[in-house]
Amino acid sequence: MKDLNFSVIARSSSCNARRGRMNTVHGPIDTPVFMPVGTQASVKSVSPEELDDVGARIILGNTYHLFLRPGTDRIARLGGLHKFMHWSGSILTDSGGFQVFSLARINKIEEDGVAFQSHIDGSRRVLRPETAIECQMQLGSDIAMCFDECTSYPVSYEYALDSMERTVRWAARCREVHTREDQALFGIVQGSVFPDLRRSCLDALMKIGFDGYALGSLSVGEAKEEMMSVLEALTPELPVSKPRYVMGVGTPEDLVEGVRCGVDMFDCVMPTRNARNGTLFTSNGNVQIKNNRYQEDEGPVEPGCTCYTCRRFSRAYLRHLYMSRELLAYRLNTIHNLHYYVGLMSAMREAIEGDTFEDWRRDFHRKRGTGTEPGE
RNA sequence: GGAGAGGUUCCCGAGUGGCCAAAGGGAGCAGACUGUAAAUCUGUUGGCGAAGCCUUCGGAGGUUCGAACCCUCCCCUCUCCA
Repeated sequence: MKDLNFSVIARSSSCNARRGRMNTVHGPIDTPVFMPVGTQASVKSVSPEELDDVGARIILGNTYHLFLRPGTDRIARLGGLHKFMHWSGSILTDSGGFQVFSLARINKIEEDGVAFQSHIDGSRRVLRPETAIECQMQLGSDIAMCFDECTSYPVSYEYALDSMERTVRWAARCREVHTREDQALFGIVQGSVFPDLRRSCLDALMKIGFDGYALGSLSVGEAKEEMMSVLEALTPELPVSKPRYVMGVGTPEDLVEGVRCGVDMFDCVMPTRNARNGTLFTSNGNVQIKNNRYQEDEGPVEPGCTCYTCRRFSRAYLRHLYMSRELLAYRLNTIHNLHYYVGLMSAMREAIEGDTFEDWRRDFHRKRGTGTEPGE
């Protein structure tokens, strides 16, 4: 395992927000950080250069998807994931645990591992904790994740307990077989919305010892308040000296509240998927670019935004591209959304450093708040 | 001029006596999307506040308890033959 030498550079005096830095083989990462999702060795619709331009320094890859196609062994023979996709920044790979949740209809969970039916060709595949780690070592990501079960919501206490304990046993097996010295390994805290389960899971994972700790199974259908209460209850318990990662979260508001609780890392498909589905994020609220009110709107998506898209194109043009299903729409929208997300994190880092986070946060919510016309 | 086919709700197009405010598709309008089986999915698209009522299937008459659907005349489009 690789120690990321995570250090906290600054803290907010009024909340748990913290600004830190870690060192991966592919460069330093300033936290809090947002990691765009690049499931199949690609952040959908944008090039590595464009990713770099929007300021992304670390992205996600997915073990399950790359295991099925083109095969992690093949990627290893081709020089690893970074070289394969021509991305020189850092990569965190998810273990496939999320697919246990998202492809639940075609898999079967057992103690040894999860039997999947490939969503591509229906063939039967097994992902065991050992397999997931082996695959991630083949991919050569900077940060690997333990193989876990992302539980659905709602879930009974009994099932959550059972699943959480299995996830802990899997984590120990992952830790056992993980041998890459240049790759960090994170544990994943499960336990659904039950505070005692979350806590005992975290305790067990800390006994095993990881380079960072993630919170899983959030934003899977539970109420916002439930997610926040898990965050608020658990973040103070997480080791201060290790990165804290909330998996799969979230909306801009979620990121800000997560940072307030002391979370360092986030990933989410929202900026990329929603871009392709016509929702653009701005500090003044979301813009549904397909709405007919933008038909002849010559302004940029977000006034003052410095992204490639906003510097060049009008809402009217972007609406036209989207309505016409032109491929450029997906790319330009994704560039803007990623620029917004990455910029949001950068603004938060700055606010924490200047110890103005609480004021900044109030301002953020006021501007994003419903009732305000986007961009006006 | 002759023969034939046809005119349906924004568009295409089904429907040929009651279960039709009218299938399906397109286009439009709106919404959803949180470790990506997603360039996807959902809702909606005559009027009125609901049960229900009103207007609507080229136009005008007619038959019938009842017509988008049957009959008559008219208008228009397309194809073929002169």
